[in-house]
Amino acid sequence: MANIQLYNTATRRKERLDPVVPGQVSLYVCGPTVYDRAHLGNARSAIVFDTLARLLRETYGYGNVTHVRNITDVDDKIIARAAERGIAIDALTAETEGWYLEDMGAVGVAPPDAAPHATAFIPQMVAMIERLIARGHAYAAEGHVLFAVDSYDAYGRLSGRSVEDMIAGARVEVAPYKRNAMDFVLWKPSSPDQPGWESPWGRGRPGWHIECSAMARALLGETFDIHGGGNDLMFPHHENEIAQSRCAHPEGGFAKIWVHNEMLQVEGKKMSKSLGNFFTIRDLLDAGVPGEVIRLVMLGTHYRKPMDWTAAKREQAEAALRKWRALTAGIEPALRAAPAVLEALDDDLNTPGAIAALHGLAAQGRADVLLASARRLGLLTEALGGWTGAVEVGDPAHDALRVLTDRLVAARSAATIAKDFAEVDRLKAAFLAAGLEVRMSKAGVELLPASGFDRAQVLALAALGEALP
RNA sequence: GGCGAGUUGGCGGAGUGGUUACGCAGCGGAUUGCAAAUCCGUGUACACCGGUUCGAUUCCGGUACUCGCCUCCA
Repeated sequence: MANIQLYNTATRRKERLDPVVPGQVSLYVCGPTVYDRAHLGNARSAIVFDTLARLLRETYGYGNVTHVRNITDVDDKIIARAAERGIAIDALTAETEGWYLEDMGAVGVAPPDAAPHATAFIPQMVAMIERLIARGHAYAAEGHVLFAVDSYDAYGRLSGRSVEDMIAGARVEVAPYKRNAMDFVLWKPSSPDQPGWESPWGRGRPGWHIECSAMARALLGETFDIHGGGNDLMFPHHENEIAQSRCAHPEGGFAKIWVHNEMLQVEGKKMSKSLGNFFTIRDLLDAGVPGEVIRLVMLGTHYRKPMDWTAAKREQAEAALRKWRALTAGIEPALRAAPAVLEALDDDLNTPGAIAALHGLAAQGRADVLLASARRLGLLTEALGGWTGAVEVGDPAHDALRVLTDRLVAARSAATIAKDFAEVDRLKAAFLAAGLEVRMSKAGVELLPASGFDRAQVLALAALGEALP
């Protein structure tokens, strides 16, 4: 019997997941606005919700989970960036989305079941806006359509703010056509050089918030189970989604459980370009940090706590993965993951607890269960293999490693008899230079590719054969 | 100014009203041509001040500090 507990931001309590449609789970997560490379904070959020989606799929069955992650491909930042680069908007969004999928794949984030593009749902947005106007929750003014926050009593409930407080603390100038300073845009006019669609209010484009409301309804219905996102989206984005969706379709409840991940920090501060601690996923991958390491670091802190990205954590994750990879090399995964891991995940996605259980399995040498359990977290998967200790059979580097290992074994046996280890040390130094970690024990000799190992150099060394240094 | 989160041993990080989290590092030992790796052993921490309680790190209140949101942002 499934018993997944999740902390619901809307009620500030841990709640048992009790699907609207028994046996079927719907999950909507706010995806990227495609105008630039995804940064490390995006990675945290994506990894958290990917882990949740994996848990849901394993629990309810692959065909019984619908995970939607939208692509926002119409937005003022996109317009600005395209102009800046002098390229077409389509070209920018297509390129950026490609990068996004590439980076997500690198950190083990599986594709969602649906990745709707905002531009493909304009009619649904227009229909929802018309409905809001008809019901007295929105009004047109100067080519804009605005949502009237005064028309919805519960506005501010999710984020725990009152409209009065928000107005008092507002630091932005209020557009003159707004009835209430907190009213937000549902539709705005586009100039001829901006992307736009015909609408009852003239040629224009949707506001950001209405996109998610319309797409969630189109794909998941008026009531669905889980809505996820970073906690910086709680206000105004999610607050506005709730207002739009509930006012347009009061009979529906919109999302039942709201899951928000905390922010990622770097050196104790939120990442920002001005502080110089801003990294994209690609920056790290290019610097030789495997995606799997990024994933383990992210899962090492509970999603509702702020987490700091540090070099020390990266190194620890690398060491743990290297150990687990070595232990599980060539092992078939067990049929079931360890109960301790599953229980931790069921308890509000307690990934640090699950990882502790993984360490326990490793210590007990239960490699097959370790493998099965780690894969529940998206770790030690085959797709991510090959970065360390896991050179696939059939890979030329695999044969090269065999040749080099044999050479080292031979040299050592000779050295042991002759009591002259100079040759062994020379080989070790050469292998190290090629990015190979050398492990020698009574049991044997092992060569493992270290992270960022130089495949070409290893092949070259092996090719030299007897002519090794 | 308003709203919210956090503060656990050297570091990271779970959890619990009374009993060992776990990992890394450190220390001691085994092993070792050297080293690495590996193995064994080892550490009674929960910001501060009150309250509730037989008993609080765990519940309640307050203080301090840190961080985030209130503007695009995962």
